[in-house]
Amino acid sequence: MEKKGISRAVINRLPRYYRYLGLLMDQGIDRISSSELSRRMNVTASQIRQDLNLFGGFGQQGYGYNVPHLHDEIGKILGLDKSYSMIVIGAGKLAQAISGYFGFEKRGFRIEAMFDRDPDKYGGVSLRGIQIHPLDQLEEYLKEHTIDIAVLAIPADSARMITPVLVEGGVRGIWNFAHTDLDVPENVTVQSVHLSESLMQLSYKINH
Amino acid sequence: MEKKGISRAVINRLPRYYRYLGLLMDQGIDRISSSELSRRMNVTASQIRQDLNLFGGFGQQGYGYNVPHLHDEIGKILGLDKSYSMIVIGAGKLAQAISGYFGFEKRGFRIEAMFDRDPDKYGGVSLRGIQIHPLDQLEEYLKEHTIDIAVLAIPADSARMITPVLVEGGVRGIWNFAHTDLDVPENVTVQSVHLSESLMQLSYKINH
DNA sequence: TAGATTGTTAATCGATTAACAATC
DNA sequence: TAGATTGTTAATCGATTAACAATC
Repeated sequence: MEKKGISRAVINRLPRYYRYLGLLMDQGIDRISSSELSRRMNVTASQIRQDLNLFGGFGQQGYGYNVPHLHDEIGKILGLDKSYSMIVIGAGKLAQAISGYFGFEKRGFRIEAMFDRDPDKYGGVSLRGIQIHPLDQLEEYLKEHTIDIAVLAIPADSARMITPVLVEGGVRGIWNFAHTDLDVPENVTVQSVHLSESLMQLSYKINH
Repeated sequence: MEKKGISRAVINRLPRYYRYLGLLMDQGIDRISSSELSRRMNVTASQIRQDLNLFGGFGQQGYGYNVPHLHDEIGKILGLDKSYSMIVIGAGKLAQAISGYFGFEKRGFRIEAMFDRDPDKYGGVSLRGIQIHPLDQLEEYLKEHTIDIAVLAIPADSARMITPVLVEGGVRGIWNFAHTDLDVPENVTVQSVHLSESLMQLSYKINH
């Protein structure tokens, strides 16, 4: 795909560029210079040009960047032109919040099933009509379905236990909401959202 | 409080140190060297010593660090020795997931009220017995209560609209789950959790 | 005391910003 | 063409790692 060796910092900024370009499109703006964008996003124009150039020249001297085109290109870089099959492990409030969020679906992130250990939950159907399966059928399920992304919305212990099953089952990425690090082989990607760490960072900043 | 000028990168690592030290305590380990901790956490021992020393010498030459003491000190640095009053704006699934999570309560983050625009929701009581108020009573509420942290679990537009009310109402920190940046004066801290950006980062990494 | 390990300074590495020539 | 703005190289800044003297 695109060039290797893109730094973590740049990757983390791409979705924000994508979001701002989407907003510009909504406003009907279809041309922008790095300096104007830098003003809006509160970053340096230099950084914007530097970042975008890692992926090739999307701009045009004397003109700037074409908004829809750049939006589209960044979308492709992020892999948003593709579709992803997902499962959610856990059927609690957080799991439901994630699977109920329509924005992901719109972008091609399709949740195909949920799993829970609790018999009160499985058998049932969550709000978007997604079936909830018993957790012990996960291994079986992964033999019959190709799943790109698994969302972990379960406690830390369970998350560590389930991870090898996911890896073995051919999952390519794990979106981890459990408060733990996970060990995976390098062909599998873990993206963690540690809510409690985020809250602690807020608490730190409030006090300093 | 502690020294100023601690870099963002260090602050972001503190909660992870805190978590690992907690795990060590659970295992009954009460002494650890930077090199042993570095092995477990997958960071360099040098970085650990460098980081910890920004806040003062918590270790002892030839011995290492006392686990419960270090855990406690990092807790204090993060402000976890204090208690925080919180409100949650929004009463949807995500808002409920956050307010229903017991771990925060345990650490002194007390949710005192929730607010929602939807008449079907307010008046009611969410799962932990937290009252849901009409959103238009927020301003009034903030005159009568001192709130440290507001959680924004509402759409981006609403989040931008509500922010000045929170700022005016004396909130010190905003934990923002809306997909937008927020403008606040510098005495107010915003900590954002952009779930869709996190998912895009995962999607990028899966493809490269 | 000898061994271990921190605290801290110095060296390296990487990321951000500045500057400007290329070019639309 | 003249003006604007990118693409890209060079300079700066900051963060990480290495090294080692201090000291428990």
